[in-house]
Amino acid sequence: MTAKRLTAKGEATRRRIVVAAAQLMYERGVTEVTLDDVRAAAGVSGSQIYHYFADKQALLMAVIDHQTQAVMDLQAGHLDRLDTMAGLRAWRDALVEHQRRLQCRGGCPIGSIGSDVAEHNPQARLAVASGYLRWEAAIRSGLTAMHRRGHLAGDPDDLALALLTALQGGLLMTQIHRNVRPLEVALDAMLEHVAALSR
Amino acid sequence: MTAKRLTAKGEATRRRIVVAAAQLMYERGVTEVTLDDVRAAAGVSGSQIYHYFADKQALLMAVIDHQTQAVMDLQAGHLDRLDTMAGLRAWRDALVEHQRRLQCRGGCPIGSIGSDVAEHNPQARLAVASGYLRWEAAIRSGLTAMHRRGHLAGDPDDLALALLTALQGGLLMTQIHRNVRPLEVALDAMLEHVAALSR
DNA sequence: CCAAAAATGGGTTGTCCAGTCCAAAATCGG
DNA sequence: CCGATTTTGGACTGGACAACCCATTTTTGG
Repeated sequence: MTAKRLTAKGEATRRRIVVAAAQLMYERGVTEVTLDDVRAAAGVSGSQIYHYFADKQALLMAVIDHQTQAVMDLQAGHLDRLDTMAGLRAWRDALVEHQRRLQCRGGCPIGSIGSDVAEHNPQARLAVASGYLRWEAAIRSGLTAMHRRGHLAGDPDDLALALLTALQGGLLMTQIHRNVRPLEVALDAMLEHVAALSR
Repeated sequence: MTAKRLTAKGEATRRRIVVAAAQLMYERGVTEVTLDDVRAAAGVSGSQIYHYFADKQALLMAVIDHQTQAVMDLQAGHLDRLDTMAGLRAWRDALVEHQRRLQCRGGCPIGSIGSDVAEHNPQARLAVASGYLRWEAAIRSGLTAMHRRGHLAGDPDDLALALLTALQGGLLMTQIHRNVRPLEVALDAMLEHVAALSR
């Protein structure tokens, strides 16, 4: 993929481009960002982007990877504690609080890209799907532990997917309505469902 | 809004343009559709679109209205029967079956537009939000009836929003993964939650 | 210290597309 | 049936943007 050898400086420049592109695409949506916007925001000049990326598609793929990692990093402290109701509720609170801080703008960094590209960019769609699978696996890991311990009836695989799905819906509705209530209500309903299955 | 007087023929042409635009935007995403694509698909020529719409934004607003109505029409048979668990389950089955028929393409006609425009088109975002409110009201109406009858504990307003939100997440995840399982699992979890609160 | 490789700057190009214009044809209202 | 209004056709424009190119500077490795 990256046949080119990169020096430390080159690596840093490449990274600045990806971070700037990710931020802009998150704020404005993939299609509303031009390579010139990215160029300006990253503080690089002219041909720099094409020196590090074959085309806009290659940059987009790097952005998806970067956002997936960013999402995992942001929740790292919570994702490995999803094996108790208390841990699940703390995660829920953190997600809601985060959206509140962002004034309900942007939605999910992965999902908003996914929705933008789903119907005309199969490669990007698959990258987004794979990002979701990582996220889902992290949630499943907590619920599976709960289940093994005998603290959870019901299929932890289904519950993990249902939780992530409700979260995605909550982020979308919250973004559209500019109000955290859909996210709160959807997560609370799903957590009550989990609680009803736990002992 | 539409100050212009339209003859029957003009009305028909206007409608062909909106329908064609809605279909294309659903298949490819709002930003991937050019006015020339719409022109060709609607079988109209040159200045026609600008004769009936001030600009692309005005056409988009008409498309959002049209899609909201189409979503409501498509579910009309189910939405007024959401006052029993059987009715809710029939609705769930119809939604899943519909996605299966579409091979999980396109997602939600309203939500996919919403996600595309949320961060850079406040007017369109508000129109989408208002479409969601209509949809939510229809669901709420069923659950409220159930509640009044004493067949449902828990807040019907919250449950309606949670259901619609889970549905939106399910449609998004199903679109990205090209698989109906997320939609099934999310709706089933939410319906089990409702069932647990009903008697 | 020196060649080779990598990084940078900025100009250029070809295409696509939203929006405009004007004139011709069809339709309507009286 | 006739003047007014609406509908249609198609050409044109101006700007934006992805992608390309080449010359210059900086960095690397031996």
